[in-house]
Amino acid sequence: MSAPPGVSPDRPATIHDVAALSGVAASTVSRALSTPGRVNFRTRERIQAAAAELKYVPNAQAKALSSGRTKAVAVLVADITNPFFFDIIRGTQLQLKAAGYTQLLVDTEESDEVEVNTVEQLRQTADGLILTASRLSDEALAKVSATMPIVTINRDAPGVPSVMLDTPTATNQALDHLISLGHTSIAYLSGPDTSSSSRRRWAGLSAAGQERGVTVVRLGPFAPRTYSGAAAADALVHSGATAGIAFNDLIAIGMLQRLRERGVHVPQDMSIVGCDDIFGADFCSPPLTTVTAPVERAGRDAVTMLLGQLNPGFGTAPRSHAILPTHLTIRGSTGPAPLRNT
Amino acid sequence: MSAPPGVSPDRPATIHDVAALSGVAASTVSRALSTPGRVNFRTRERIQAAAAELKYVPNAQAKALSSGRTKAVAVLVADITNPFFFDIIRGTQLQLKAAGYTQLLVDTEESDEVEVNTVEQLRQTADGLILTASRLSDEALAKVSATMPIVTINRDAPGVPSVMLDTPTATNQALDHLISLGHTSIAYLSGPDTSSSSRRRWAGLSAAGQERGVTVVRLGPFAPRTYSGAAAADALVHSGATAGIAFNDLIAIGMLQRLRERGVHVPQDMSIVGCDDIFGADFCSPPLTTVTAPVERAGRDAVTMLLGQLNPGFGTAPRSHAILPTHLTIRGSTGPAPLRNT
DNA sequence: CCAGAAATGGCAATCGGTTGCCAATAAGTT
DNA sequence: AACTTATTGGCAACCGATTGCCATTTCTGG
Repeated sequence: MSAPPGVSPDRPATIHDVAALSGVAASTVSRALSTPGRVNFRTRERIQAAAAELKYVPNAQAKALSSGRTKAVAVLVADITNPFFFDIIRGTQLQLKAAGYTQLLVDTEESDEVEVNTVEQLRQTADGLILTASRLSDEALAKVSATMPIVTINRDAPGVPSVMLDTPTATNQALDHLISLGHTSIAYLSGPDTSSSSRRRWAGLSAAGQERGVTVVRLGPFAPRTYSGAAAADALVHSGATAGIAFNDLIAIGMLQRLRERGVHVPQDMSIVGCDDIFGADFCSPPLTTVTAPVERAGRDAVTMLLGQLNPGFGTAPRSHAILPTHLTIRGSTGPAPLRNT
Repeated sequence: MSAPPGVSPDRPATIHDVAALSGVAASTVSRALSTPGRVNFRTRERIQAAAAELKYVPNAQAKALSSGRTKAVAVLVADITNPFFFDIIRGTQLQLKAAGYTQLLVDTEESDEVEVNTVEQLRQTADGLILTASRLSDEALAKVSATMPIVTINRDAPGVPSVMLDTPTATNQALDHLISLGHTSIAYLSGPDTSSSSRRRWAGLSAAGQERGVTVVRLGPFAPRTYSGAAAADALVHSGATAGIAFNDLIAIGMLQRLRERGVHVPQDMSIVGCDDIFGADFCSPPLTTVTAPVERAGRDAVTMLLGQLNPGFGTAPRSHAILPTHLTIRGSTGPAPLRNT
């Protein structure tokens, strides 16, 4: 071979350029590249050589337009500020990339309106959607699910494939842990009322508390941010409880800071349990006892399920529901209940 | 069992449906929606009503194909695992969404090969690129920049628009801070050799150290992860230095953990300075003295600059370089140099 | 009242692929 | 050698918009 004569001009090469260079029709090039069995071996080789020489890269838009599949998946997160979602995004990104899909990242700002608009927009831009902690109603979700393939994470709606982190079970373990440390008055620092996982968790705790004969009160709601921790900590102290289970680690970490400011020692005076085991939970002070959830895994599994919907019969039979186990990780923020005089 | 996915009674409305319903040609609908001045007021109203009734959403792919603009910007990060990049992503997401752009998130896995491939792929999929901490050579970057609009963050190459976080200045402040605390033997725990910001920082520290007559040694390189902190801490102790400036907060936090394990007290026995002021730097133990950089702002500014390139004459004159100031935030991980006997 | 400019809307080509359908060629049968 | 059956490759019709160019219609001024 000599120096390539058909070096790339300033315009990216199209399928027609490749066709011209290899002396076949555009349709043949298309088939050679996407349905290899359909084209003669030698022809295909020639085409591939031509494509390589021209540095041909198929135009994703054109492909999407004619095939109806965009090879893109949108991931909607409620709040990109929240480290919890980082882990999910990490998981989805990994798995999507491995499958050759593009990830569209969207922050819905915890607003169901933004969420619904975005879904509308994305209907034709993405092949599927992953909704994390969706604020949508069951009906709205079902409707979306009928329109296009979706998988939810931490949001269970009838008829909608979902990946759930089984935090209630571990939260109840946390309750038992606290009880075994002698606590009898425990508070749940709840998340937003719109959060279904917060509701589920409270339902579990409340029932378990009654069963075990300890007082469990619900405080809040608190925004799932570090800064809410101050209010949460104050409410907790005021409630008279000796231990608090927070909706998530952000609140818990915020509480830790506030309690220290107020001179309340953790865990001597007060025990704190978080949830999610986010980045930082292990090196805050004291290290946080928390519910460890396989968050990244949830992202990966959601992608796998979605891809299963998208390419039926590809791999294993597509599961439509997954419940990922969680466990309690005991660190330094929980300890024996303080002795009460009186 | 569930119904087969993707089966919806009515397909999304196209521009032709709207045209038919409002009794005009498709081209008129297109104009009414994107070039309002071009169409008569009454006609336009009729069209808009029809579009609303049919819930018409323009197909982004088709739009991209014919107009050549995708309204999407890709953000390449070296490692989605790193909290530093989350702040950038947050910034870009915010700003892109405000401008009606879609964000494509891509993890290049710290590999220049993946980076270059991705860029190739994205050339037609995105209108522009934001490269964070690119591993590419100056030439490669320049070539990419000639092909399509890009903005780099923390990577300065001739002829390529960039947003720089001015960490060297603050790192030198950190050095002064340590010197004023009595430290005379200081180490820089360097990041990957391929990181230009690590190189720049070391150049600055090394020069400043000489100028001020203190010993500054370079240790490493260390991977920019928490787990590298152990090796970094050990190296630091072994070096005999009494203070370390780490390439980033992840390493610094990892060092804090390791030093505690080894019974080295921070800041009594050893002072540690981080860089970036990521999530967690304020609540680790002890809280980390670090270089605070407006990372999210960098993401926003990069988008603004990119958008300026994309839509010339839209807003202000497009700057092509920005240097964002940083400052030293002193917390608990730095203190007076330990007294040396002999 | 009419020429000429401005406003308005439609036709059709185009973007870069995919795919159903058909023709031509190659291979296999009897 | 004639006939059937695979293979293989091309034609052309989409996919859903945008946009240059042209034909009307409406408005304006002389």
